[in-house]
Amino acid sequence: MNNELFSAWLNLTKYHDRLLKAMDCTLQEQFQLGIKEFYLMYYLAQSEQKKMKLSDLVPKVGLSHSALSRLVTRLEQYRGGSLVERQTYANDKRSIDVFLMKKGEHYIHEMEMVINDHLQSRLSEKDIQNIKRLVE
Amino acid sequence: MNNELFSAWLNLTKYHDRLLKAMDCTLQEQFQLGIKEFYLMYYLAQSEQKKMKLSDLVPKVGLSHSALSRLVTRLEQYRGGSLVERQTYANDKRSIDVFLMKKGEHYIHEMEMVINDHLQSRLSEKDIQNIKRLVE
DNA sequence: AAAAAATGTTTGCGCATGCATGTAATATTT
DNA sequence: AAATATTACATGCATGCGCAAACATTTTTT
Repeated sequence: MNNELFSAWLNLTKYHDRLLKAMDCTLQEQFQLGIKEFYLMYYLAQSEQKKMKLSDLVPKVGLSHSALSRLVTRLEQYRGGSLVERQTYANDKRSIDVFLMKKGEHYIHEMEMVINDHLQSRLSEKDIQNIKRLVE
Repeated sequence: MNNELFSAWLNLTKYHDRLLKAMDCTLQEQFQLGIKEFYLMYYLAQSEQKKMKLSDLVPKVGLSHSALSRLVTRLEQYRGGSLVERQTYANDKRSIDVFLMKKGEHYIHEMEMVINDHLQSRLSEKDIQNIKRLVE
């Protein structure tokens, strides 16, 4: 077995997991929301009209249809008030639009700042360069 | 928000997830075992006596004590025969050693080859260099 | 126009996880 | 030596996940 290659993979996994868990923890503590919740809202915030069809979110967020459906439900029922809203999509009543509500917009901006700080403080300039190179 | 930094992070996550899911899928198909199962057995195979204390495996595999305990149970009850065995640790009867059985050793060798091929075929030389740089 | 196939979402189910707790064994204090 | 605290693992429980099936709404076929 080519141990070099496998070791490199193992290290990448550990590196990524460590960063991810720390970030998830931070978000959980400060907002009672996880990374997946963040991703969903992030893509909505990026979108033109602050809404996207559920099925378009699937490949973005990286969850199954069912998981995403329930994720939306959780965000609708967020303790402090809905962050997101289901809207029926007029052109095709099978679809739904997931709409980012005002409260959600506010949250996502705060979360972005927290995440940015989090990354800034944990990644060296060298790391950042390497990450960029890796995925370009 | 520093979008460059965040984008780099997002891409790293997607890159890693894609590789990880594909690998998990391969192992699931060929061995009806997942990545975590592989990691556990891999560390046992690396160890001097093909056994490690449960608590020493926790930081290696990256799961909680409880999850690891159940993972061992699953490997003990593997359909085709136990891959792993619980052994009481004489010096401290609270501890257990997780021991890699012959069948498990056989499996782990095959899995290593599959994973190595998997990585070889999916990572370019450039990727490999970058990964190594990232985690050194 | 009715029947069949396809599409988008939700729901039922089983599984793996982490947290909190339980239990047994060992270490420390008094 | 008895009482207390700590350690190592197992277990009950709630949660989030993916798969498969159900459901509702188009679209295509006949």
